[in-house]
Amino acid sequence: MAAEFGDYVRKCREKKRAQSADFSLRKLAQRVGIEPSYLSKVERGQESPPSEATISSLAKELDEDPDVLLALAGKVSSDLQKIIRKRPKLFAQLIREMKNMPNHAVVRVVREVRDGDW
Amino acid sequence: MAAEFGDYVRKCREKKRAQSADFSLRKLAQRVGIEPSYLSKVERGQESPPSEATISSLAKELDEDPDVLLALAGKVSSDLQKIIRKRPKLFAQLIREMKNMPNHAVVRVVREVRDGDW
DNA sequence: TGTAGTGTTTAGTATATACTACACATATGG
DNA sequence: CCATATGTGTAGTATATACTAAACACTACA
Repeated sequence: MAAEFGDYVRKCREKKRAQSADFSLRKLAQRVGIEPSYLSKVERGQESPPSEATISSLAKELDEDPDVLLALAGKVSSDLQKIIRKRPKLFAQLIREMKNMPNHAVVRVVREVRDGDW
Repeated sequence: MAAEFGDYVRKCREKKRAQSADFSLRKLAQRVGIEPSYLSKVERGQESPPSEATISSLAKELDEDPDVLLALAGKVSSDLQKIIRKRPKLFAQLIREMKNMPNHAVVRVVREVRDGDW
């Protein structure tokens, strides 16, 4: 249980809380649709991260990138998985080949894909 | 339970079996490390697909692409997930942008990534 | 005719996932 | 002082995952 997810969520929440009282553990939990005790344990890494749906809801409330939160939770968004599963060979090859590429190179590929007339 | 996974595995096994008697359900199950009854049910789609480890072992024995088998099982290889999770924003963007690209375009990107001097 | 091998049926299990429900302790403001 | 809100501790739950174990029925062949 890396607890990294919990730490991050707690930090985000406390940042939000500095500006709005709507971000107490209890209130956030309610909006997300889980019990406060559960959120408490999750934030302290005492429980493993919640489901994808709950993480997405959490991300939305906290104005965070769902993919990042999911990553911290050791997951990959199911919609991405679905895309990959439609062309497993191609995507597997592509992703594995990009594994060790430096960040700026990946950015360049992303841009090319976005702008190119594929 | 799409059963597509099971159907495919059974076909692969029967193809192999036409050439070698080592591909009876029982023998394959033994090499893979599961009970024959379980493999039987999986092949007929009566049970949901097995774990990633078991699928990989199955793929190896059947000379099939693990990524393809995993895809049929509704999964994405954990090593790919790990790569994505290291740079969730970049990969998420890239994959989503490639979602609707025609096959040949994806192939081209893969080639460029492989050959380019990124 | 029996025994070896085939796939299948039925019943059950251990572990993980994703939580809930309720009670408790502390602090804070009116 | 007490009502309210805060976070936390303890115990328990439903469902899914990933299987095992043992027995059954059929076929082949020696």
